[in-house]
Amino acid sequence: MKWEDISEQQCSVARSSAVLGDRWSLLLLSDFFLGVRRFDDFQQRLGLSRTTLTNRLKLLEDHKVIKRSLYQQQPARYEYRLTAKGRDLFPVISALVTWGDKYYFDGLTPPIIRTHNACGHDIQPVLTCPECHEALDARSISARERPESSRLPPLERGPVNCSSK
Amino acid sequence: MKWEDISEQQCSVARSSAVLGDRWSLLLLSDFFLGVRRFDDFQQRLGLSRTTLTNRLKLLEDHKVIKRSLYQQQPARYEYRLTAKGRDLFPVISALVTWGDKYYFDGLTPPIIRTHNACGHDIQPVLTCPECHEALDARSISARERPESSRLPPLERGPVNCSSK
DNA sequence: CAAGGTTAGTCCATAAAATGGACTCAGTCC
DNA sequence: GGACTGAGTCCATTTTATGGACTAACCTTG
Repeated sequence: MKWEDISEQQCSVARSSAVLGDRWSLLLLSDFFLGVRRFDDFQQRLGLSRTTLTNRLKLLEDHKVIKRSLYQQQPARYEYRLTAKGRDLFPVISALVTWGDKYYFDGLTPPIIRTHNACGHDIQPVLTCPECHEALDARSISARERPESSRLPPLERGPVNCSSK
Repeated sequence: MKWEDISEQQCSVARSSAVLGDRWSLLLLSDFFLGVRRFDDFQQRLGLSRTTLTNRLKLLEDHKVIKRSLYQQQPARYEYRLTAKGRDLFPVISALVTWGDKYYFDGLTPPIIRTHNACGHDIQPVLTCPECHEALDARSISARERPESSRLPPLERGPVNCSSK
């Protein structure tokens, strides 16, 4: 299966992976949430090749996660900004930061500080149940694919017949 | 910068990306949270090549996100299970599922249902502030790198001198 | 008891993607 | 006029992924 074909698949997680599932997109988004906007800043902060950065930004733009906006004319200069769809990735990146800081913080590199503007506290956001407001983890949730909404056999995602092209 | 070098970087998000930042890891983890455990099940559900699946599972195992456990002898057969570290990725995958279902649900493929065992409701977990319990989004949080914990100039992550090998 | 099935892989040649370094282009600063 | 800035492009090389065939050890069915 080719990489771009994944985005044409049915499964919404698969399609999300087409945007986020590569070496750099998660890092790029993390930088976006820290306020980075410009090509050279991304390139220097992350140390990826300019070619790859161009491709990656193009992909994120194609998926409407970010948009280019003119910040100067003559010569035309663009910076990249998150769209509403991109900002909706905040929970994903936030959860990734929390996990990374828990398991990979080396005591040297500054972890990311998140301040809740409304109450002023430095926090690590937590996942909660919108009904009963309890904090959640993997064991307090049962996840399954909704079987009645399609004719696919339960637990079948991706291509049903994987031998098809 | 070579791919595996990223995992030796300082930044914890970069190191997380070394585990999650590829075409398949997010999908694999999503399946893990749905209860998939076996090689052939992953291969058929996701449609990735057996070679890539082997490599991916090996990587996740190396990073102690999953572990192999014997479920039958003669012949020895292993299944893959999340470790505690792997289960801690639940917020990441959960947020990704929520985002994917919001932007990519096609009305056909079953989205993932998550039931909160304690209260019995089908929910989409929400990110909240542990201090004031408000729901959070990108705009209610200010994210920055903690400058005082290192000598790196602010907003420098990744390699400080990117021209180094 | 032989044929076929199951499970978890490996092997290999080909295809796709990432890399890094040099180069471009338009304009600005001194 | 020369160096610098910002946002890229170009290209040859290296790294990864792909898919199809194959293996090994058992088990099941007729």
